[in-house]
This record gives sequence, C-alpha cells and structure tokens, in this order.
Amino acid sequence: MEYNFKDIEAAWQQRWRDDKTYKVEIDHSKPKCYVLDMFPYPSGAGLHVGHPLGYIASDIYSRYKRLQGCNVLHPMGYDAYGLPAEQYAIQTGQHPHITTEQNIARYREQLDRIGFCFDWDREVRTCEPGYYKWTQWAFCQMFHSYYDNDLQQAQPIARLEQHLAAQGTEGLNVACGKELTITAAEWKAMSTKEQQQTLMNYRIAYLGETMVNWCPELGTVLANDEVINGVSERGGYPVEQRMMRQWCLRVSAYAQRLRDGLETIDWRDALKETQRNWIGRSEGTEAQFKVVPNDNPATQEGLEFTIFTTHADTMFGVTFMVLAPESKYVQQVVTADKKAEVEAYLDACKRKTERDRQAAHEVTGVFTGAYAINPITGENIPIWVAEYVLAGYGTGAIMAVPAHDSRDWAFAKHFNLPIIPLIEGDYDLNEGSFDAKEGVMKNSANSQINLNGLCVKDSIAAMKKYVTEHHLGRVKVNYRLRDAIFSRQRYWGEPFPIYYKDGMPYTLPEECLPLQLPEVSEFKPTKTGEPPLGNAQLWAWDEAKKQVVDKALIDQKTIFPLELCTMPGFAGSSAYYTRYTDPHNSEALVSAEANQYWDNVDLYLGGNEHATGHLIYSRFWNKFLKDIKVVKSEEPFKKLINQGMIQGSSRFAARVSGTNKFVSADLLDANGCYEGASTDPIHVDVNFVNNLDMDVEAFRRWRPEFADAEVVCNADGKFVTTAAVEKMSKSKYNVVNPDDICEKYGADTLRIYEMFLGPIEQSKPWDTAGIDGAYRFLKKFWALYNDANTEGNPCCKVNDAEPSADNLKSLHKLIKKVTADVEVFAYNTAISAFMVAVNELQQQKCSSRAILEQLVVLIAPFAPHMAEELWHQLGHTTTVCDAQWPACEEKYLVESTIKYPVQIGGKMRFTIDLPADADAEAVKTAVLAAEDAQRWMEGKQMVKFIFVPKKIVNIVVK
RNA sequence: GCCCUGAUGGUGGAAUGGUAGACACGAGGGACUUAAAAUCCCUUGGCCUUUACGGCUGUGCGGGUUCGAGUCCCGCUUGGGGCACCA
Repeated sequence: MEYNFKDIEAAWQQRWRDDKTYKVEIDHSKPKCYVLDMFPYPSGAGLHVGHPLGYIASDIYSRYKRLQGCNVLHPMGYDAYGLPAEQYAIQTGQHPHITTEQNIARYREQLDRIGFCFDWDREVRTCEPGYYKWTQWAFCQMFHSYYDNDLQQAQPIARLEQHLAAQGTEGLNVACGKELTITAAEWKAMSTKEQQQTLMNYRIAYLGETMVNWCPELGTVLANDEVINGVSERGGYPVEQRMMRQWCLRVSAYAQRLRDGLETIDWRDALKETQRNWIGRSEGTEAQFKVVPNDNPATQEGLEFTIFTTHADTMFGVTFMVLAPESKYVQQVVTADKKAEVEAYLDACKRKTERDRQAAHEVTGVFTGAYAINPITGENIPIWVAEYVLAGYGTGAIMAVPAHDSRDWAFAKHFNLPIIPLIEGDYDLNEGSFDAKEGVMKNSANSQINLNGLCVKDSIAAMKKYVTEHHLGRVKVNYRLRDAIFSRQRYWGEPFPIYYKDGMPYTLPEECLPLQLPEVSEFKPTKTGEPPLGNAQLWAWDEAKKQVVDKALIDQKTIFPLELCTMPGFAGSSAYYTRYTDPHNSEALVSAEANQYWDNVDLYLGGNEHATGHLIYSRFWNKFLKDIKVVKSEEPFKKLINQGMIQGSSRFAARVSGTNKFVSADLLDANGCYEGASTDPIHVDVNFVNNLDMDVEAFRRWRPEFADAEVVCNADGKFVTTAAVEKMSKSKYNVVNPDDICEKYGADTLRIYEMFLGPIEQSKPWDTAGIDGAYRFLKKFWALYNDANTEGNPCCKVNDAEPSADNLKSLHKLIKKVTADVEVFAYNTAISAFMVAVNELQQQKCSSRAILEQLVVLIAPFAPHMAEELWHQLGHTTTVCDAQWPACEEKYLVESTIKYPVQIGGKMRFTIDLPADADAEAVKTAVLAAEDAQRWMEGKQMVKFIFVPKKIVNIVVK
C-alpha cells in the first residue's frame, strides 16, 4: 500500500475530533504537565508557514509528555480584541465581531489541518463576555487594592482606609503616586469625594493624570511598549506626549518582585536581561539641595528640592543643577529677570514631539537665575532647566557632575560651566568626560568627610552613609518601569466596569459583571472627541436597579455615565493561561481545585516580540492574582522558549529596465546587464518557483501585465531567478501557506520539515525546496511496514520474528537520542536520528513487530497521523497517544569492539580495536604496541601518553 | 554609548575540549524505465599529486591556554536583538 497521506490525515483528524482524543480533565493519579502556546490574534491574512512553528514544537512536546504518562493540558484560543479589526470596521462598516468570527473560523480550519493535540473544549476568546467578565473582575480587584511595601503584597483598600482613619499616613509604607502627609483627623474631616480622591493615590488600578503617549492618528493613548522610536508600533504613526487623565495599573509597585522572580524561572538569559533592562533597577541616593533665597517668593521659605543620583561619590564635583522642563520647581525658583526667558524655553520644549526630542540630541537649556547650595561643599551652584533631564524619572531634577558624566559634560561645555575632576587618572576633560565606574578619588575632601584615595565603589558607600547620617538624603532604589496606561479610546476592547458619580469612579457590583460591550452607531470617535463608546445610546448605569440604561436618563438621581474608554490589548491576554485551566467556570476566574492541580505553565512557547509587553504584564497580573489568593504560584510561566522567526525566501526575476522583457538570471553579466541594458529585480511569487527555476507559464498567468511579457530563457530552456532572505510578507510575494504544503505533502511532512529546519529558537528562512527530504523520510518510514505493491494488506511486512542484535541496537540508539533531544527541544537532531535509524532498519530488512511497534510510538509526536495509522494497522484498537514511550536499554548499545583512534606525533593515526569492556590497562597495552609500531616507522621516542575514557588515546612525541 | 546573541561547505544545519562538516537540500555521475514520475547506488569543503586505504589546508580575524580548540581565555571585525539623554 502506498503512503496515502491525504486519506490518512483526514481520517485521523476526524477520529480525533469525534472521540475527543485530546480532551483532558483533572486526574490526580497522573502528574500534570501544562504546555502552552501564545494564543494568536486572528488577523485577516490567515496563517503562513511561520506561525505554526511554535505550535508544532509545543505539540511534539505535549504528545511526548502524554506518552510518558503525564496528564497534559494543551489548550488554544484567540486574542480577539485589537486594533486591526477595529480599523477595518471603520473603513468598511463591518462589525469587528463579524470579521473576528470569520478570521477565527479560518484560523481554526488551518490549525486543524496540521493535526494538533489541542483540547478545543477549553478554547477561550478574549472578546467573549464569559471570558472578559474575568478581565473586568480582575480590574475591579485591582481598583479595590493597594500595594503594601512592608508586606510586599497587594492588600484590600479597606485596610488602608482603616489605617488612615486610625493614624493617617503615619507609619504607612505603600506604593503611591505622591507621598502624602495626612493626619487621622484630616482624613475623617474629608468629604466622601475627597477621600475617594485620596484613595486614588494608592489604588493598584487608578485614574491618574499622567504624561501619556498620545497617537492622534489612531486616536488613542499607547503603552510604552506600543511605542517604538517615537512612532506607534501599529501603523508607525507619530506619537506625542500629553497630560491626560487615564486608567493606569500600578505595575511599578511590583518592579522588585518582577525582577526577583526572574531568578526562579527557566527562561533564556537574553530574555531575562531584556526584562531587567526594561525594569531598570538602579540603586542610588536621594539628596536634598537647599535653594538660595532670591526674589521668587517660594524660595524665601527655605525651599529645597530632591535629586536622585547613583553616583553619590561625585558630590564634590557638582557644579550646577538641572531641572526637567516639566518640574514644578522651575516656577518656584526662577527669578523675575529670567522668567520670560525660561517661559519661552518651556514653551519651545512643549511644542516638540517625543520623536523630535529623542532624535535631536542637541544641547539646549536655560539658566533660572536661582542658585542651590551644594550640601557637601557649601558652595552656591546655578540651577538650570534643560530637556535632557526627564520629568518622569527619579525626581525630575539632577545634580550635574560634568567631569564624570558625558551628558553633564556636554552641557557644561556648551554653556561654559566649571568642570572639576574627581578621579585620578590620565584623561583630558577638554575632550570629554571620564565616565568612570572604577578609579581612585581625588579633590573630594573637606573637614567633615574625606573620600580621597578611596575607590569609586567605597566612596559611594561612604557618601551614602554620610548623607544618611547627616539627614541630607536617603538611600533610594529607582526603577525605569512605569505604571501601565490602561485606557484606550477605542471600541473593540473590554469595557471598564466603571461608572462616574460626582466625578469619581465606582466599580459595578461583582454580580453585575460582565458589563457587555454595547452596540454603537459608529466606530469612529464622536464629533466632540469622545471615544467611540460615546456613540452608544445604552450606556449609562442605574445604580438602584443595577443595570445598563439609556444615557438620555443620566439626569435622574440614580443614573450615572459609564466609562467610555476600553481596555488595551494586553488586558485580555494577561491571565488567559489560568482561565484555560477552568474555562467554563462562571463562579470564579479559576477554581481553587483547578489551580491547585494545573498550577502554572510548565512550558510556554511564543515569539520574542512579547518580551517587554505581554510577558511583563502577565507576570504582574499573576503576582496580583497570587496576592489576592486566586492562584498559588508567583510566576505564571516556568519555562519559556522563544521560537525564531521564519523568514521568507524571496525570488526575483530580472526585467530589462523600462520594458516588459524578462531575462533568465544566468544570462546577465556581472553588472546585472543584459545586452548592455540594465535590469531591475522584480519580486515574483515563490509558489511558482522551484528552487531557482521559474515556471514561466504560471508567471504569465499570475498577473495580467505579465501575460504578454517577453521572456528570455537560458540554453536549457529554463528561466532562472535570484533569491534573497526577507521578512515573510504578502507584499514580497514570499508567503507560503501551510494549507498548500498540507495539500501537496501532508501535515506530517510539514511538521517534520519545520522542525528539521534548525534549532527552534533560531530564525531561519523558509525554502520549500528542502521539503522533499522530509517527505522521502516519511515514505521510507511507511515502507518499513508496507509493501507498495501489496494492496489492502496492512503491515504485510511486519511479523513476529525475533529482533536481531542490530535491530535492537538501531532502535535503542534511537530511543536514547530522541528522548534526550526532545527533553531539550532539539527536534532537528532528533529527526536526523530517525533518518539514520530508518535507513539502518531498512538495510537490516527489519520486520520484527517488537522493533517496529516501538518505532511507531517514537514517531508519534512528530508525525501523529502516520503513527496512528500504523498503530491501527498493527492491530491496536486504542490510540497511539495512550501507548507508552519506550525506555532505552543500554545493554543493546554495548559495542562488541570499540575502535580507539590513536594519534601519534600529531599526524599519524592508528585505530586499535579493543573489546567493549576493555579497561584503561588494556588500552595502555594496546598503546604500547602502537608505540612500537611508531618507533619502528620513524625511530622517534614516546615520552607521554594520555588516556581519555571512551574516546581517544593521544600520544605526544618529543 | 551600554547590555545580550550569533559567525562552520553552494544551502539549512551536526559536533560532553578528542578523527570538523552528522542529517537533509542542491549539484554531478550511474541503475531501472519506451519515456516521465517514483525509487535505488556512487561522488560532493578547498587545493595538490592521483600509484594508493595518499598529502596539504580548512570552523569571521589576530594572539593565548592545552598533548589536543569550532568549542575555553584575551583583543578585534561583523550580522541580529534589547535598552538609551534613566543621572
């Protein structure tokens, strides 16, 4: 029987669906294993061959773990909310719900063809009310929580209210927007609204007036990770900075835990490093600088401001101070005669977009006319305003040490400010600063403290101690990680379960969730600039009846407006992994029982592009869920693998410039010219190019303008194209659709080939040409069991013959290699081992059931359809998924003789055959014989030999 | 600028410090076939001599450690990624 992959794959996919072969339930008799893929955003373009790479890898692992006796949870779902569906809706008027449904259906069809072992009963979609109920629920929990720095944990906001009522802010160590000082009496005297405003300073989900990335083109704000080089990640539109009142998540409160958690998880170091960079912990000192009183009234009251520095050791070298343009201190220190000049500068800064500010690294700034006192030297130093100091980091004010900081140096040079060297060494301060991380201090002593002669590290410590003891400042840790901006002025996202009473937000009662996304007449923002939900008529909250009502009724006493923004993309994707463990639970995000059993993700696979977005938010969200005792683990993803990108391999046909004449590439000269005329490379669709040879007829059919093109082929009648590796994309005509591959070669071949391409983490170009090797392998594999000429005689080549020693050796060698490789996701080398083993067994004419049955189990994770079919042909009624992964028995691997290569004098080599159980003594004896031979041949003397177990005996000649 | 990563044939890629190039593609040659497809066999890093189961050279470049380095150390060149007026 021939290997008819089409029938086999269709039949088994049907059978798996009918029997729910991959449905899993809690089973305490088996160890659990949770294998997860990052769920896709179902775009209109469908899947290309790059998308399934990670899914195939995780599928192999899932199947392998199941064969090893684990209860494997391997779910799939859709990240269905997002901008593209909404942009499409604005352009076409099609409801995003409809396009999303269509895209999901298409994705599902494509995924099903590849034969994944997903438990589809657990599918989640972020846009479904039953799912986003829990996204909203989590948001409410965050709203009603604050972060206690002493406990390092989120706590119910009621506990904070008690504390404020009992002792005000005294003894409070919590994450907050501003450090407030309130007495218990003051708290009690506040109105409800004032109390609510105060609490907003502490909530984990809070409404904050912050500097945001505003993208006018998209009409929404964006999170930091959605902005790349000053333009939006989606669409590449310009982004500007704006003060806006927005929902934020206090991710920064978790900065230290997010950083510490990295130590406990099995991720690539590079990825952990990326997250550490993003979190950006820096340990330093906050120090107060007093302002010298001038004609500004604020300075009369002994005004001082705080700066942050990681180099407290350089305080002797501070020759000026710099404030960020947005700093509130600017207005307080500026002198009357400088006011106009400073105002003009602030104005100019405001007008610049974030992009301009990032791009132009020119030195700008203006003197405020004010002076501060260096607390160490007691000297008066000028206070400047400059945009190189960022308002959002530290305190928005710095002490400038031009000798040892390149930015301060550039500023000092530009404005002619003094530069004092503090570190011994041979450097020229006219050339640039000396940004030393080590060295010995000089010029750093007064009657109170002497740093001279100390190294940088010690002097930082000494200065910290001095500053703390003299109440000049305190030791402080700063993080680059900012709070996540959580509002989007868009339609296609989760609505906030929030209504506004007296201008303050309140959450909907828990039993009223989900708050469903309303229908709108228009997906665009309203004319008054409100987000699209402003177009919804049924969008007000009746507090008494606890239901959504018409917004025309808002004047009534119990009816209030609902929030008009929706949540960002990462809201729905932050806790989906835990929802999969209990997807149909309407009482809770996840039951204690399900979380207890399934716990966190053992293996998570996905692209690298989520390193600073999803993977930070998700970890944050999980930590919060742990704090409120919904999940038990601190980290959501124990092991993570980033699959590499599959790049496209584009093909180009040379076209004579300005004509419709195409010339085979091998006819061009070195300059790419044909008969003296220059040519241009034109992208052609890779799907009708075999290796480099283009199918000219298909090319003509491809696009009407090429139907009559003049095509010049080479002497063999072939048209040769050129190739280049590029990103796989429609516009480059290098997209390969997995459906086409399944059609032509089958899903098993696609799976094998994708894994055979190379290490899973590496990016590599897709070239369909190589797929023949994978296809041939499967045909050979099939032929071990089936004779192509014997129709309707399943597994005719398999019998009950005793396996030979060679058979056993080939099989067990394979078991050992494949098991080891799958454990470390080295699927490419595992498949190579299969190819070798199949060739060996074929040569051995192996027909022993004992061997071939185990071989089927081994291939099952890689080529599940074929494995099922062969397993069935071998007479099994159960699915191969429930077979047992074979164990390697070392006894079959023992060689009867071992070849010991012996290298003498660097070049001369001998091979010594020895019994497998030869010990070091036997080897030495053999080596002595080799020495004799060598002496006889060259008359040189042996002086030394080394015995390396198992491998090689090396002899040195002197 | 700082921090990660990688660099091996025509191509994708193998090699616990131990015979570099497994496995596969492509290419060349051959067998079978009326022919094609399919299948099978041989050759295939480069360069010399081909009398050989021969010699030389070879893992981005330059040093070093070692009996022995693609692998470890130091210094470069270069591709990819992250962070970036973060004090």
